[in-house]
Amino acid sequence: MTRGRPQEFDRETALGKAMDLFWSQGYEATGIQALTEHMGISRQSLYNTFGDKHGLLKEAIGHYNLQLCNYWKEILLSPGSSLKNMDHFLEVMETYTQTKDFRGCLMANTALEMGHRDPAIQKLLKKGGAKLDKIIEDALNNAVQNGELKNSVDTCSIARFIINNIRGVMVTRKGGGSKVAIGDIFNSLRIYLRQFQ
Amino acid sequence: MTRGRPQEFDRETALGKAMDLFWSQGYEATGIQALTEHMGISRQSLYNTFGDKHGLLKEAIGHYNLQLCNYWKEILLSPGSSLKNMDHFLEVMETYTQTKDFRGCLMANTALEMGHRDPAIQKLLKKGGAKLDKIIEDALNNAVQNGELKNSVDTCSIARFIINNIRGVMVTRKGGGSKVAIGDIFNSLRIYLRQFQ
DNA sequence: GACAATATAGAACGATCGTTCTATATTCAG
DNA sequence: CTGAATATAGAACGATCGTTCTATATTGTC
Repeated sequence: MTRGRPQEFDRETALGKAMDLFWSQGYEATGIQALTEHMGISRQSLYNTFGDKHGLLKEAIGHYNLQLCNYWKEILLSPGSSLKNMDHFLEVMETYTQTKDFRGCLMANTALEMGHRDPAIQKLLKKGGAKLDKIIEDALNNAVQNGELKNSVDTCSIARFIINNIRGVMVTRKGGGSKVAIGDIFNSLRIYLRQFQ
Repeated sequence: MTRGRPQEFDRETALGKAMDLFWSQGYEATGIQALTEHMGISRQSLYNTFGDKHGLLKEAIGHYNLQLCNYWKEILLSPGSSLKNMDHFLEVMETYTQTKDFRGCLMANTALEMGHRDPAIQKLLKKGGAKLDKIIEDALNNAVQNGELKNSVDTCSIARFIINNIRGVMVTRKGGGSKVAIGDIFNSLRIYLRQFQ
């Protein structure tokens, strides 16, 4: 069995670059030429490896979701106080919205750009979103077990509420929301959570 | 002073049609040909009247914001109990997220598509967002004056929190969020507000 | 070294992009 | 009726779109 010429690029690296571009510019605004240039591969290699632009987006979203899950788990499911982890998490999210070249969340961006008219993409986003939900819920469940939260709370519902606010600030920030406005939102969320301690 | 041939179309009507298309499809995914066909005017008329595609988007956003402000005012600033108005408002928003051909919010869509790299658009969104903020805040202030809310509350902050959640559900829904998940979010928001009664 | 298999580079595909140009139609003032 | 002014219809612009084709380069096996 012959092997043929080996790939000159690393698949994961190239995928990460594609993710970057979709994340920064959106799907429609990102052309194949820009992709190949930024990924450092040829058109043909792109099509051989990822099928087409739409397939590349799907893989990019998967790549993004995996990265994000690992990042969130690292913060929220670290040992010790689960409430402190949650505080830290909200702090990290708030800080992120104030980064210089803020580009939001690839999944949120894609959801608004095409989630309502691309079932395949929506399904992917739904699956990825459920994973993120679960991480928050797990952290809240840990807090209940540690006695840091009342054990009467609906951790699933609270998790959804928290993520909804994370999604919200992505929009609020890109719509010109000030640092103070974003701060108000996170503080309101903190006040909400304090109810259940 | 001569007048020349009169316009065959109504400017506001045509603008409303353009708004529709940007709202449903996004800016990049909407071509001039689709716009002229849907607006029922010629290419030249479009360019004569609105400058270019970007100018048309700006006017469409303005048109959208005005419509939305009037709609929100009608619900939130109607006579009687301000808290009941707010309940009704949240009910309307929740119902909207469950419409068949849900397309979210034009301002939120545009914010995520280009808010971070188009200062003119971001400025427009910021201005429009502030108007929406104010309507919610006015409703909350009315509730304070009516004695329906504690007069210690930060109505500005709460208003921002409410709108942030409205923005959030636009993302959550387009990302495949279920009816139950959206319901959880609105219920959490209602629980949050109950704190201040 | 010949051959099959795979990767890459670059030209080329038709289609569509946003925008402008030309020609024609319709109006009002004189 | 003439002429200036504005609107409209449709052709046309170069550029780019996503995708595919052709030709060449590089590999392992025989």
